[in-house]
Amino acid sequence: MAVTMRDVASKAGVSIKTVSNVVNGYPHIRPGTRDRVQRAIDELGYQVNLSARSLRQGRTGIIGLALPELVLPYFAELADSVMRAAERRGLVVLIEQTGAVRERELEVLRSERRRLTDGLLFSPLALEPEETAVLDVDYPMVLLGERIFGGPVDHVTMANVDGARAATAHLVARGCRRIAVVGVHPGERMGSAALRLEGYRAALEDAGLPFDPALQGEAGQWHRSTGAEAMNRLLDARVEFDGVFAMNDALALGALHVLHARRIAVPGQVAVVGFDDVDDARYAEPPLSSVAPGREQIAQTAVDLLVERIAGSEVAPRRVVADFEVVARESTAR
Amino acid sequence: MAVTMRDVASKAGVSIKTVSNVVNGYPHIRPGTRDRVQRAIDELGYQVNLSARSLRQGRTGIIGLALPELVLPYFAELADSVMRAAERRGLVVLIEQTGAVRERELEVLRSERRRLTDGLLFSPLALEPEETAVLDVDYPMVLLGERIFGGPVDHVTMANVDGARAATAHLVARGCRRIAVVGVHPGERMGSAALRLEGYRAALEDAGLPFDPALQGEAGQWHRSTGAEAMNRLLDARVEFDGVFAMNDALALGALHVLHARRIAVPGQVAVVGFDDVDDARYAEPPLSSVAPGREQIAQTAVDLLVERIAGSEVAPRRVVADFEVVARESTAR
DNA sequence: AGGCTATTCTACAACGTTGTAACGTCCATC
DNA sequence: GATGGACGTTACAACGTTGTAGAATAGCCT
Repeated sequence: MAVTMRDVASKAGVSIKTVSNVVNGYPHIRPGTRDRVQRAIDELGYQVNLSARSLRQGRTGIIGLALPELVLPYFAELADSVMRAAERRGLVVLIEQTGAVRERELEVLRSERRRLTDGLLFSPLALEPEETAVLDVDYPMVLLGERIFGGPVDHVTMANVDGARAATAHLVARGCRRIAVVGVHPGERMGSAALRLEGYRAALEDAGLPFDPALQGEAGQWHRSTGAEAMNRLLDARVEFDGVFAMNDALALGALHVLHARRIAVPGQVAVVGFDDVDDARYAEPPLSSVAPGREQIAQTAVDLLVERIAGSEVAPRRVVADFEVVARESTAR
Repeated sequence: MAVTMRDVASKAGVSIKTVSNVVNGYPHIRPGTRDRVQRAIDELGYQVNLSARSLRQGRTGIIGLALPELVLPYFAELADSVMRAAERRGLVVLIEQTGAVRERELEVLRSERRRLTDGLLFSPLALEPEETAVLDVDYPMVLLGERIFGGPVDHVTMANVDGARAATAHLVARGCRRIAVVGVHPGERMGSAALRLEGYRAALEDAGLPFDPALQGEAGQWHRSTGAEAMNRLLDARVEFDGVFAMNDALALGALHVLHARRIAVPGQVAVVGFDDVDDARYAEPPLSSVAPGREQIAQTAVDLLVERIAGSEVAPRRVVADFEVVARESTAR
């Protein structure tokens, strides 16, 4: 059926191993031999059997990428960046969605599919910081986008605290004095929500502004709809505010939607800034200011660290925080 | 290093094949034996080596999904649906992006990665209808979302023509008489652009309205930015229109953006309808009417057809057209 | 020419799994 | 008590590749 090295070898009149050597670029082959083998390969349309190679080498050339949901624009963009970074290293990416559900995050870590991949890039949302034990796995792994103290694995994260601080400071600099925050997860300590809230509070403190619990808009899932709901709740509660820091762009877009529907001018009456700088932010009404978290850098670094681990590196767990940037657009114009 | 069936077998005091039989649910095993083996598996934390199984069985349990770009919301949603459908069949999905570039689409078809996957779901954008020859591949394949006549492969497509016709008719029913269309690809004959244009023209004809070339807005890539540019060109040309059929939602959102910026009321002065019904459409300003193309149905059907092909089915190529629905929202309200 | 090294190629044995065929063992039947 | 069949288990070979070790050849030096 399929063409194997055997067929190529007999056609070229050499041994199977010589074909293997040609395919793998082994240097010590006479040019004539190489040509003959190459011609046989071309004529027969031979392609290596990757299952056999994997079995022999103990590597598959596939890395896993576990993330909450592809339809969240930030993760779609992250997946895109990871796939490009992996391609540069000759790897392909197997994406798994966890839906930000705890059980599915645990399942991903233990799944038989891990035997199919050389390593895992994992972006957990639901796991608690106490659970670092489950991250002590026997395969190469790099965590993405969160901060879990003391975990036993490499970690590439965005500057959640400092980014949120800068975004809030951006609102302050623009004149806002009562700044609402959307996306709060009450009781959470280590997730993005907690960290971004920490940055928000730090910026208020920097500016000598009080922290008002009434300005906190809860939103469990960070979707447009929950952002819209949170904004509606804030407005219905008749809390006054002149700025909104949304913990991600989806929330911000949902909030913008509500502000627009309720005829509140942005940025005239309320300035809005988001986080993630997804492609959509640029095309929102009005264009949304946001924190660009260094997505490309995160993806490339994570893949690089994972490749090192796959190669057998045993150095202590590393933490990398990506560079961020506040991108000012019309939603926070004066 | 890793635990193999060998280890389990010796621990349980049985042959390797018996372990294999237990793992694969072979029925004729004495309960006592099965328990002993199962206990050994649990204690050693054994997991099958999928590379070895693949080599032996000639299947990997992986299917490929080649699409233009994950960051295009329609394709992110499609990928999501395909992954869920695949999971129900016990398969995992390897996503590849072509960027809608001809060379990369060809590369995907010929890539060595095809040896890693049992079959391919392929959503081509750049290939020309003349090129059906390249689709005559020696592995299972199902095409998604386009119509290429006479191709030698199974095909699951959305109702491009009828959906566009219904969307345009929706504008007509709402009172529009001069309907612009955004996303035209001049000279194209078989791609989505050509088909949706065909539907648009059919609806005009149904309504007895003239077809005016001045109302055609070109847009090569179907992004927000190109939709915005096309809308700007139409407005700058001072062509009058009271309705817009955008060939997808991204174009529609870009167009809405421009209409808003230029203070043209939607739906007051101009009604707008899109295509794809992505999640964003619901949250646009105003909420965007759109054609829901039956994404879940497309994904499930495509996976089912591919599974049949992988199982060896040799029936003639099949075409499936998914059910669609016009979802009316505020952008086409009266 | 003889000896040595470097180059080029090959035979063989794995990697971990599963299909095939065959071997016992047990029980029911005559 | 022999015969047959179902059941439970096993040995063996194969899937296609690559690492290892070594054989054959060529090229160089003295």
